[in-house]
Amino acid sequence: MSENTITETTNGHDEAHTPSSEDLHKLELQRRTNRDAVSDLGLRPYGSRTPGLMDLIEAHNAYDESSDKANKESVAARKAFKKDNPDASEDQQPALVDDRPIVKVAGRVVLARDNGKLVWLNLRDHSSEAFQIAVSKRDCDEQGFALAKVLDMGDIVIAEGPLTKTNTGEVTCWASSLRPGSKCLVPPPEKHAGLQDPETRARKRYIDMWANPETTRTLMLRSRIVSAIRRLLGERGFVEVETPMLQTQAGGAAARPFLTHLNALDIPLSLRIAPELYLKRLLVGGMPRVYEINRNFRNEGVDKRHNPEFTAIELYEAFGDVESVMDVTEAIVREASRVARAERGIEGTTLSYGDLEIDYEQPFLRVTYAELFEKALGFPMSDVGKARAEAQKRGYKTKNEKGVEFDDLWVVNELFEGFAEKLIDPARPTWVMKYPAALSPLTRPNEEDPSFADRSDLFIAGMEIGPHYTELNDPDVQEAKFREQLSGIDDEESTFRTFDEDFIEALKVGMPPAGGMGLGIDRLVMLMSGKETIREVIPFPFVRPKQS
RNA sequence: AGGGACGUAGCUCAAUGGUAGAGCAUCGGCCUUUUAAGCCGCUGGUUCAGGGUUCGAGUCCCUGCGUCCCUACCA
Repeated sequence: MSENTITETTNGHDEAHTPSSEDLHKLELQRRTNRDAVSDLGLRPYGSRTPGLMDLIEAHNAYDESSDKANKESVAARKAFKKDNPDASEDQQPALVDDRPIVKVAGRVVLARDNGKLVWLNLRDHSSEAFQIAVSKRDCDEQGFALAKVLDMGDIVIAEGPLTKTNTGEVTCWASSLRPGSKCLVPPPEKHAGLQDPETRARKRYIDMWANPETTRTLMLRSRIVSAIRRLLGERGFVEVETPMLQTQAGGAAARPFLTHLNALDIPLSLRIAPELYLKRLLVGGMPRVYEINRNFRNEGVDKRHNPEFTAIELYEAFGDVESVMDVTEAIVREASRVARAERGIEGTTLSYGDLEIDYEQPFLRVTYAELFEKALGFPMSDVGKARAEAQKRGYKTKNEKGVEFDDLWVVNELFEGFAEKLIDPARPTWVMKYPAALSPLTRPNEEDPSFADRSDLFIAGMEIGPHYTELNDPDVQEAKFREQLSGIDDEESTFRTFDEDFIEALKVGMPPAGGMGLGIDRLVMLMSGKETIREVIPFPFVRPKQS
């Protein structure tokens, strides 16, 4: 008896814990009946520890042509002998040859074809969409065959047996035993169309994952990409750190934070919107190259490219600059694309995204903010009067409700985002370099022209993937920029924008010159997996809670 | 926040304002090389909720709830 066999005559279910039948859908009731049938066979419907399992793909690859042939020939020879010598005894027959590899596998039943005394099952696991098991009355043990007759789609089973090829050439585990892995009491989605409803897909990801194998593949690709990034950064001497998620002041970005409260000290706290100011403190302390891959929380809009919590990598390199961290990012994106191509079995050097074919092996294009602006608008961005007129002509606001004129560069940037960004070829990863200094409060101004900052943003497929900076490490300049930012903001904004004095204090201690960057992991995985919504690449994206 | 589309069986989807349907799944029967197995038979619905118009509403109107898309917002 295997460890999956029970000897006591209980079905293992306390009647008191069984929901009243009136509450349940008839399809679930039927499945509960089928679960009882499993118990009645003396088997545990919910399985138990099972050593020695192979992934389905491993089992498939373990097939051995010559041993299968030898076995089939010996079976045929015995059959022929028996036909010619009907009265011969067992031991006079030709020997049965069977060196076929035996595999032990587990998976969820996604298709089943019951031919009477032969039941075909297709199992699915993380490695394979469908691996065939044959459960025959002749060759499988009695309990296993009986189990095959009472299975429901979606059940998890464990099969063991030799590998053979069917008449149509499909590698199949010809089960000698079949045992329950787990019962699925919930009616599964349609077996071909899968689960389509986007709401259910997000809410019940555990169903989506097995009904739509692509979902699992995407989430596994995400994991492999993140691992590859860690490996690459480790090789380059970067150390991974963790900095506070709960912050007394949510700094390092301009976004509304989520607010919470620390009871022990009776003080308000924010969930972080970025780790930047803490990572820089680590540079002050003497860590040479640091990064963090972790969650940020922003209390802003939710749409196909924004989730309230999202994963970003932030990275800082002491004695580097914007160029050195751009190199790191190009290496990361290129490596991620290689992982994605390998994982998805894609030949060549491109990955598709919508209609685009994006080549990540070529060096990324480089343009400056000013060049792109002039190309799009037809006049240099230094001509702020013209910019203001142009903005008004194109219907942009140039002053606030109280009639106060917006800053020149704010107007320039509106035009840039409205027109210049559209000139970037979405199929070519592109660096936009040298942003206006006024837009980048944490960036060091360019040495030759301080009206520009040494900041570059990476654009791919029309998405802003992440900013890169030569970090500002002069505490006085930093303090002045903070104060400048805080002036001229309205009351609502001032409730969540605060002045981080300790950060200035840290800079006073002395931060080495440094390059820094931030990169959205979710958006990177969207590009690498070809998914056009952020929900596809997050295991459990935010969904509105169900009303009871 | 504004605009648009949608909500029908467990799932995927149909149904000029005129008897709510199909496929798959389920349930019963047959079948030892099937693979979207096949064959025979059965079952399955408060058409998101609540109002209204009408002889008659899944369909038209209103309100609410929910989802998706576009726009806006969002270093």
